[in-house]
Amino acid sequence: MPTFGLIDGNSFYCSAEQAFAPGLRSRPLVVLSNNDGCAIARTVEAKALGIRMGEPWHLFRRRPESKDVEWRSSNYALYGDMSRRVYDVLIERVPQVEPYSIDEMFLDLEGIPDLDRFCRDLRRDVRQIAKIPTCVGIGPTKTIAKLANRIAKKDPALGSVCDLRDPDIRAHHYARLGIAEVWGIGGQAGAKLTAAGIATIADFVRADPRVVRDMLTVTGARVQTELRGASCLPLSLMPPPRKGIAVSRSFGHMIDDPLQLREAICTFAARAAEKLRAEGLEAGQVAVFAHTNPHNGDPWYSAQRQARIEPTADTGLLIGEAVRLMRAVWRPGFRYFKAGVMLQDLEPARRQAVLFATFDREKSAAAMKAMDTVNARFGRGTLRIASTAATPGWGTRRQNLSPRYTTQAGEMLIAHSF
DNA sequence: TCTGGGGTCCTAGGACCC
DNA sequence: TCTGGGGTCCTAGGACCC
Repeated sequence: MPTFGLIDGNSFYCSAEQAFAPGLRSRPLVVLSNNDGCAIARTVEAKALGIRMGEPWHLFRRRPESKDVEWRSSNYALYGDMSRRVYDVLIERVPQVEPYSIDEMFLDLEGIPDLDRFCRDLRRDVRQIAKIPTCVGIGPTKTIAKLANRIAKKDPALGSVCDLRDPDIRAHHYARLGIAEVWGIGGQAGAKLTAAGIATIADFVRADPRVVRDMLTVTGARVQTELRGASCLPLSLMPPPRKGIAVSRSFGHMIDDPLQLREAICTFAARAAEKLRAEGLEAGQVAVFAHTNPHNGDPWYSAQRQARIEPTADTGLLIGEAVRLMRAVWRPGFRYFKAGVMLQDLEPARRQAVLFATFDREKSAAAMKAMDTVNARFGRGTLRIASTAATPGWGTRRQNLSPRYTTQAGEMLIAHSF
């Protein structure tokens, strides 16, 4: 019988910050989203102060208890590197590991004797070597392992490991847990099920599969099958090929000047092109969108335009197309709040010349390689296209950014703490 | 003053084509 | 009198996930 594990970092972004800053340990600490907008990770101490996930930080800061709370701007370079360290520890000890998100990895635990002991040792090693505290859930399907992980996190008596392989233990938890606890059942599906009298996981598992399919389509039906103990989501060791690359931002202030929007779009397109080349891909479609602020009472306007192009990873060509699309998106008289560039129809970059190519592929590839090499060596933005912004006026706020401890030599201050 | 970003999958209507 | 149906593309939006 297949046996899955799900290991995830506790308050992962916070733990990553704490790994290098002992002064932050055992403190209420939050990590904020881009633009220092809202809380996206909280330590248990911060949760105890009532800080919710997604809490708008500008509101919480006005409250007196905020004085005791430490906060950091998000530092994705650091978190990505910490994630890799966790993976390195796991892959040495577990036959197969599937990174699911930056802080979660599914494990193939089939056939391992004394699984409880094994998982506790695994946690200890990840903690010691990668400096990240974790919880582990175990089950015969991914969905059950995910649920077990959630139980492990909530019940301190379990010591951070929860095993739901035993059907009787499962039934006990299914009867007491609400349907909203399940991976894949969100707010809408949860409300629909509750309205139909399906409140607990036990109710859901008992329900007629045809009724579930009608209510929640195939995705909901799959969740039910998995909760019944039949695995239909295999471990995938190769990440599926990417469908798209998106770069978008909300602006530090509203934009009503087409030249500013143009500069933002150019900057997004350039960054998307960098990501594209870093993965050895070319894009056959470009899309641009912009919209007004849904929060401030401004009139709502949102538009997206897309176009096919001859597949390329050339920054200049992608910027050119993005600007053309931006002109179609732009309507005067609105104050734009957020915009973005998306690259789609991705395919592996081709080496050889293309018949009827509309641009010199070799020349383009050489120029891009030169630009990427310089930027890798001297920092992003050292070489850039003139239409992009070096320090944009519309830029993101990151007022409390930790040093890039692990990835930037000049900022590697306390590597000895490892 | 101030509310993230990056993904996947699904649905649906209209335009257009044969 | 009876007035198709299947396909793709585009655009928009919903739902869910981390």
